[in-house]
Amino acid sequence: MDASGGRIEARVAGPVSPDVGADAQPDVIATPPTTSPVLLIAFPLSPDQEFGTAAHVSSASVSSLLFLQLNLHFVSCDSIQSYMDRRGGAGALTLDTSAPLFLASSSNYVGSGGGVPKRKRPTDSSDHHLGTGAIEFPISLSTRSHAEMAEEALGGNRAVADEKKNTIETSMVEQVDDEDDKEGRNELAAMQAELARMNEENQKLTVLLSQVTSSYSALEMRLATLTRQRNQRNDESSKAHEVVEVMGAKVDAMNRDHGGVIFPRRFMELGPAAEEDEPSNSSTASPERSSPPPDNLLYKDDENLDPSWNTNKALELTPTKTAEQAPEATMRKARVSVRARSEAPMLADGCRWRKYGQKIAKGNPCPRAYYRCTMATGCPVRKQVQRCADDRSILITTYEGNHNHPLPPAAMAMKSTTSAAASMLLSGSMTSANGLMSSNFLASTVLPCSSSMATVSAAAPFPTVTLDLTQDPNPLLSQRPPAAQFHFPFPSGGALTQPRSLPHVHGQKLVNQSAFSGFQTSPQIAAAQLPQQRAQPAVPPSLAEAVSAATAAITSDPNFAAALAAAIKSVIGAGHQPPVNNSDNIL
DNA sequence: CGGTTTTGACCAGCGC
DNA sequence: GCGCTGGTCAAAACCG
Repeated sequence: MDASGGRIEARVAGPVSPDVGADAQPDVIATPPTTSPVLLIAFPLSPDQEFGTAAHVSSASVSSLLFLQLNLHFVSCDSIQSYMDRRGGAGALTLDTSAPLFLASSSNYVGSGGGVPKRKRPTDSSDHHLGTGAIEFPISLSTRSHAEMAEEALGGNRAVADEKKNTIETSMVEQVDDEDDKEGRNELAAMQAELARMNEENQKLTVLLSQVTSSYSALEMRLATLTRQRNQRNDESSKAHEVVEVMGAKVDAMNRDHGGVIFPRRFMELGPAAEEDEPSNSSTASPERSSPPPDNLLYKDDENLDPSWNTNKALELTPTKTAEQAPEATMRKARVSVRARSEAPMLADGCRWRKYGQKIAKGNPCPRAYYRCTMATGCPVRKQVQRCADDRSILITTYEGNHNHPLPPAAMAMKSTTSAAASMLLSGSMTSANGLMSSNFLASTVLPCSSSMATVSAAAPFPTVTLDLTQDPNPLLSQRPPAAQFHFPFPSGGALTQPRSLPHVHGQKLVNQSAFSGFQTSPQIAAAQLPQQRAQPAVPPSLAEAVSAATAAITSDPNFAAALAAAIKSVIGAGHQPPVNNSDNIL
């Protein structure tokens, strides 16, 4: 075995399921089935690397799932080898993937696989099982479960053990008559030791079988989930295409405004914010307090809600104390605040909320209400609702966290919007001038109908993006220079103005709620607003469609950042192809 | 009766 | 260390 390599090589002969072939990665080469199913695995790991029983690996690709079962060999190479000695034959299907996904990086191992202790990888001297340093194992990708295969291997081993046991017993009978034969005794002891070893090995295989069974079941469920997600994604691919076009138009416009300077690469390298919410966020009673997930999407009332917010926090972010220098946990938290005109006590955003607190915030006589999502137990999403101190008709709703449960369509629109805004903020939450432009661009991308309705702020402790639905989305406004459309109080960006001086145009009618289909006020309020909306110029269909498409795309892809990165990448083209490293293995 | 709201208490972070 | 503030908790009250 070449211990210096960095790849896993597996060769499999036998029936290959069409499903596997459909989902296989490009690095999987399948050939027609030939002999009995055999999987040949080579482990080019460095000698000091540890074997694990990677029952759980972060990657979720289908081919990866198949590979997960390769941990079978970790426990008992001897048994497999003895089995293979009797079975013979090797592979036709070649699976060749990069090692880091499975073995080279121990960080991929979430667990140790059900209690089986890790052990040091056998040295080259111990790799005598196969001349090539590889390990063979019977496998079938379609007709049999891994549990069945392990059962078969175990059964074969048992047969060998029984055979040897019979041999030992026969020898014992023969040797009883010659008690003085010391040589016979030695042989008997050796055979007994062999028998004990076989029994021990069988016990290991028994344990292995149970683990494989459970692992197989878990992976089966995972595969079903992935297949479902993939189908769902395909259904939305056409809509996502529209988003790409919208983004392309935005990029072109921005490039013109900025003298042809393309958007910075940093924007494409979506950071932790790119990781979308997962039910595995394992929401506890208050998860966001102890260790907020990287994608934690927070929100914060804007300056009108809490004057201390900007005066105390934003202004004190000096260029010497940049957001980069701030604690990482701080930058991981983003807050999305939505300003909408509503007389209702709370916007009907499609989710069920439970009020858990109310406070009178400083500088605002209107109480601030705290709500927690109750659509699922342990959902970490919370929101605050407070009326604007300057204009009581404006209801400021801010969202925090990511839902750990499916959302109704009405809630999905809002969730998509806030997620997009948070992704915009987090992916652009940097201190360089490029970073400011990134946020600017992202804001206009996420909300192409009215770039002036998005305000990005990195004010500590949480960066904030405010979506102002109270402004006139007149497309003419978007003809202003982008620098005048957005306010970026990033400390070192050189563009620090009065923090969070959102160009509110209070008293205007809410006409751009179409940007948030499903984000409605209460029915009575919506009815009350309807005549006003009719009196206003309608949102140009193209813009509304663009927003709708963006929302749909975001909704279809739980990892908005990845989708956004892919879209931007396709827009910018080959001449500007930043690496999108994080988007491939995230599901 | 279960879920929600109310409301005072409590806690942590931050600035002085 | 102290006070202020935002945010959360939890018991009691309320509601359908």
